[in-house]
Amino acid sequence: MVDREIRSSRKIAGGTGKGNSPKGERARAKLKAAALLVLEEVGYHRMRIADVTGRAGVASGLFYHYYPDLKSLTLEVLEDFVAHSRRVEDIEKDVPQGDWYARILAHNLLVVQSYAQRPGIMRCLLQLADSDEDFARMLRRNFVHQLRWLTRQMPKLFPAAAMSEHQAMMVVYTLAGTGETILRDYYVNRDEVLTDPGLGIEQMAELIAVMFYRGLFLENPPAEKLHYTAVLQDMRKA
Amino acid sequence: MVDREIRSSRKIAGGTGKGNSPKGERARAKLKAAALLVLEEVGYHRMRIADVTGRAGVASGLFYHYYPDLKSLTLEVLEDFVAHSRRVEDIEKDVPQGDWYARILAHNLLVVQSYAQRPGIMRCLLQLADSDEDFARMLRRNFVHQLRWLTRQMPKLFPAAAMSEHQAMMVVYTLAGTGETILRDYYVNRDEVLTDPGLGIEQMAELIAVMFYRGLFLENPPAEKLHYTAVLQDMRKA
DNA sequence: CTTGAATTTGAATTCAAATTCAATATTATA
DNA sequence: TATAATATTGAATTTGAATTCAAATTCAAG
Repeated sequence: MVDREIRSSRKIAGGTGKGNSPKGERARAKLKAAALLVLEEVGYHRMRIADVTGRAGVASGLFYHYYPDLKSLTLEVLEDFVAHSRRVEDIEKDVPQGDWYARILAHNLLVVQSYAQRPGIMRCLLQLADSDEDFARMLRRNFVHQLRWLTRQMPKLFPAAAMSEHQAMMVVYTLAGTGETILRDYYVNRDEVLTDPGLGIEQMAELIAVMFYRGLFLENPPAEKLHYTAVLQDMRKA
Repeated sequence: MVDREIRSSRKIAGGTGKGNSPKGERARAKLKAAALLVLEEVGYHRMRIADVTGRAGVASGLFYHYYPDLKSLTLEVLEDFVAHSRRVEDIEKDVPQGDWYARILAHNLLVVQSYAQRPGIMRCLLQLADSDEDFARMLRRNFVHQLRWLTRQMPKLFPAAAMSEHQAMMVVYTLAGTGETILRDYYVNRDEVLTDPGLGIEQMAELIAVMFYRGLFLENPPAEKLHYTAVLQDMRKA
């Protein structure tokens, strides 16, 4: 059924209905693995129950033994994906304290990797956010959470600016959106205008990180750290 | 029918099938007006033929006299909307030659207005781009086209940087994406975190324009032009 | 081994919309 | 005004999946 309801039809968190036996767990896992493939290939809107059960090699009716509907399964799969790909803490450990550029770059590298490796799934994130209010909120909370470190630092970082907490968040939010558009059009939509001379993952992450850094600090990151964007050193008003 | 095909099922450009009589024109207009309302309210995926004909006050069968399917009608409505809202030329006339900030601000004001006035339709733009390859390409071409003026200026603007044409485009594309995310989350998804102390249209446009300008020129726009973002004058590395 | 509960199957059913089309109304043209 | 063409109606049909469920299978416990 094409979902017309606004709210999610998800049950308890974890989506687990019946079948907690080892066999059940295996079946559930098979369905989720199949769903991930289908989502990557055809996207959420064109995914059918038969696609998933077919891929999983089980009968279509089995689907309902484990999930009430496609949205529920998709939600589980995507939540797993998000949880798996956005382990901010891990990344921040490697970054020298106070090295803002390294930190920004590390974050962006993570995001770019997700887009490069699973463009279809990244697309599904948007698709599902568009049809499930709760999931959308979760994603935004996640986004805001990753921004909190920076938002928190703003008063200390720019004491002279004395901006309100809300304004700091607006600024950071604006900056953080940088790159989302180009990532989508590059990796998901594969626009020829962008992809013709292709960029490596590091190059893309660097580009976005540098533009972010410039907007934030009104200066370029240290020259020795730049490669693809080295020429941007000279991109400033004459 | 939920569309499963990748390509658009659109006929000739303009989508005109039969009914070019004055009456036909009127009926077509009624359907388009109704579709605009439905799209704004429920979005593309949950729109039904009965919703449109119901709103238009005609029998459901009449729909097929003028359009082969919902996608075709939606495409027309959204193309009209895009053509109507993005008249770049008009805006640029008012802008003093060489006043980069004014130009950027004017562009952003246009975009912000679209989001503020028709958030549902802006959402549909994404929805349709996601399900129709051709429409997506059209939107991106449009986007790139609006960026051409700037991309073209890059070599003259920053001769020392001597960046390749493609790199200039990547930089501009990245910058131009700034704001899309916050606009969507503010106007379309109405995230409380963002909207709690609300911003006026001019304030939002100013915020995005200033961040864009900073990333581009590594400096702030002239202080006397800033209002909401006046404090950003002091947002730079100490 | 036996037994019963849980799992799995896939054909049959249901369902929400899309789509058709014969009948009717309206408009344009001679 | 008569006649043909076009527009409009909405009930009936078709469509494409979702959903159900009785029967078959597997598995774990006794």
